[in-house]
Amino acid sequence: MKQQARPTMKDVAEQAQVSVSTVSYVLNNRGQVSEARKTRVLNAIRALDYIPNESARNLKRQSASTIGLVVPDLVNQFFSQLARGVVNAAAMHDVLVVLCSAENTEEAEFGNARLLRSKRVDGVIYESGFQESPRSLLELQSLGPVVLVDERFPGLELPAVVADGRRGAREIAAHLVALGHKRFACIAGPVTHWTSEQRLSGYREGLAMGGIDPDEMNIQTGDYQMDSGYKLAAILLDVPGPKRPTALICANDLMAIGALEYCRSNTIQVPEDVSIVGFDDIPTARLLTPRLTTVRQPAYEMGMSAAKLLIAMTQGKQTPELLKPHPVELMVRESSAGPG
Amino acid sequence: MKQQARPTMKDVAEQAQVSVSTVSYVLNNRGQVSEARKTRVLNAIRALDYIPNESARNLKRQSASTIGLVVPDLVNQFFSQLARGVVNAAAMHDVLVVLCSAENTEEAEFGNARLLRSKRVDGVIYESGFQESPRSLLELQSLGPVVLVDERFPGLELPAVVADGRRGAREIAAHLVALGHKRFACIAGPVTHWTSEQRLSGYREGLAMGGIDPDEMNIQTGDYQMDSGYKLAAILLDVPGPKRPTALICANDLMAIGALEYCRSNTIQVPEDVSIVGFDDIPTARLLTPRLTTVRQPAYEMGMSAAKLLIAMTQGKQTPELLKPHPVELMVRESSAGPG
DNA sequence: ACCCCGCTTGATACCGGTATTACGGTTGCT
DNA sequence: AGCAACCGTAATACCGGTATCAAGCGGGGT
Repeated sequence: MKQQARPTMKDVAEQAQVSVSTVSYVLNNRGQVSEARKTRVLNAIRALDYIPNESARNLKRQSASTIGLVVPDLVNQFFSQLARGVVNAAAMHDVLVVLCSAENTEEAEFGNARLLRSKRVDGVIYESGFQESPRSLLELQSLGPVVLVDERFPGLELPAVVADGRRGAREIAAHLVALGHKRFACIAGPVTHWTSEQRLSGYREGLAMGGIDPDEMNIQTGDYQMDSGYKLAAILLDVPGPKRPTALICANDLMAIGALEYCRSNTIQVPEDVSIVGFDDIPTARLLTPRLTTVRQPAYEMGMSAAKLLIAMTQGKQTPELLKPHPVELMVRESSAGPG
Repeated sequence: MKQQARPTMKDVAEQAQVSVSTVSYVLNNRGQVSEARKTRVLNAIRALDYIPNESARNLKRQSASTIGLVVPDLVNQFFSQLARGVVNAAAMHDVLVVLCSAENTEEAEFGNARLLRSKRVDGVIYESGFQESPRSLLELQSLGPVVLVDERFPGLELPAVVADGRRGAREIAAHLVALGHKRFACIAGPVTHWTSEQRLSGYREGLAMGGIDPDEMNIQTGDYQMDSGYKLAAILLDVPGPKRPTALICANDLMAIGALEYCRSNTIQVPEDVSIVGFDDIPTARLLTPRLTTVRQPAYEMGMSAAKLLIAMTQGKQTPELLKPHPVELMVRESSAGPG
């Protein structure tokens, strides 16, 4: 309970009958220390249960061995997978991760940025969600390297770890075309959001390649939450029989789940009445009934890449090869089938 | 990219033509500073875009305004909800959260403890998963206050934020009894785990109260992962018709989902052939088909409580009232119904 | 025997804050 | 008028490390 005073280097030095410098040398494996003294020091460390004070070390070193992670919403499994990747990769480098959940509001994001900033983390991994011109990003930039995930800001040349979303979108659209669908609807993400725009382009390309006029696709814009999937599905699917779309493309799994829920509560059969596809392949996707056809994004790996890249950047290294898009994979499941 | 040298208090003092002490006074709103000088200082701070260096501050103050959070597995939504609560409550106190995902291995937990320890976080919130005698806990204790979540260790008197799992378990068992079930099976958690034991006791009490001999309940022990739910369901449900249990009680939702998956791939109808219930009420639970009957634990609120309690402890305050169990709620859905 | 060199080791300035103490300059009181 | 109390401000020790630089010491070469 009480913060019992921890031993310092000075205590260790006294115990081992050497100077603090020697202790520091031993701790950092720098300089040459005779074996005899080294073991004396190590014994003293063990005896006193000494642990270096990171604050002091950081103060001197001007770095914190800590990175920040800003995600819009931890409960979306895409982000928790991502976070896992970040935390694990960071742990490999003895780097800690400070977590900020922005709760899908720019307000919170901004507050987090302030907090992170004064904390002097060495860098930040940033997944904004869908803000179009995040103030927080500018804040963040001033405190060190920033790595974006699944996101880009035109005009801002920031390193970004992304998946090949456009390709994935193309593939899933092509998949639906191949099944014979003609009338499409789409629940897209905010168009101001680079990732959303990429996916939408991909969908359109996929349709066009299959001979479908992309302009005939009925599009609604959601916010990547389940709720908007539900509500927009209601709008898109509530049209007279012959004109009703037979395939509904959703820009992420959460919205697809919302759409599935809408169908479920309105006895619309999936995939018989309408095929529904998502994007991300969160763990829940394959547990639904029908199991959701989607595009797998390697969230965990992306998190690892982002952390590795950021840590390399904080050490001044160049690692451009980490910037190529991560591959995606089409996961065909039960929620997509041929029309009627 | 490059770590441009940030201004220090000294720079601010120079710019404002005052001493560093005065700057410190202004920053901390301590002591009395004349209005004239105060504004001079504030202007200088703004002009230089000065941000205090937390490492230096922490070094002097001997605290870090940072708490650690150790969870076994971020992707289990119970834990991500919990994490959200912790992060948000901490943010209210301008406290940062360092995240450790133990990946369900004691190894990783141990490493995290070491990392956290040297980092000198002010305290730790700990959710071990199911280790029976966590070494890491002892490690952790030596660096400050520890708050357990959803967990207790007999013998270790640590403050713990828990839900009334026993009551929830009793209620869900009673619910099944009330539906008319006679033959029960259970996928429990590791018996060495306090929470698991509580739930199991609750189940047995619920059955006993309904006139069912709890000893006739067929029990298998899982590890709270989906996989074990699947495998143990196979064992428990693969018995000749008349002796097959009509109700399967799972100690958490993940294992219940595993069990549902088993039924799905073996064309066992839920709830017609067997009722299945879970525990936690993770967001996915109500999206399944059938929607899962379960006991809702307020993960988010528990996370907030834990953070509040821990922060209060680091400030030397007493807040025993936070320690009473959080209420749980029976969520009756489609996966439970009367037998045959 | 002497000197130089290199390898260890120790002393110390410094990182950037905080907090205690010290110090002029008023003001208030007798 | 003389002294205390007080207020605003400055000076400075300190937190616990790191890193530089000086000093000590032993060995080899001449």
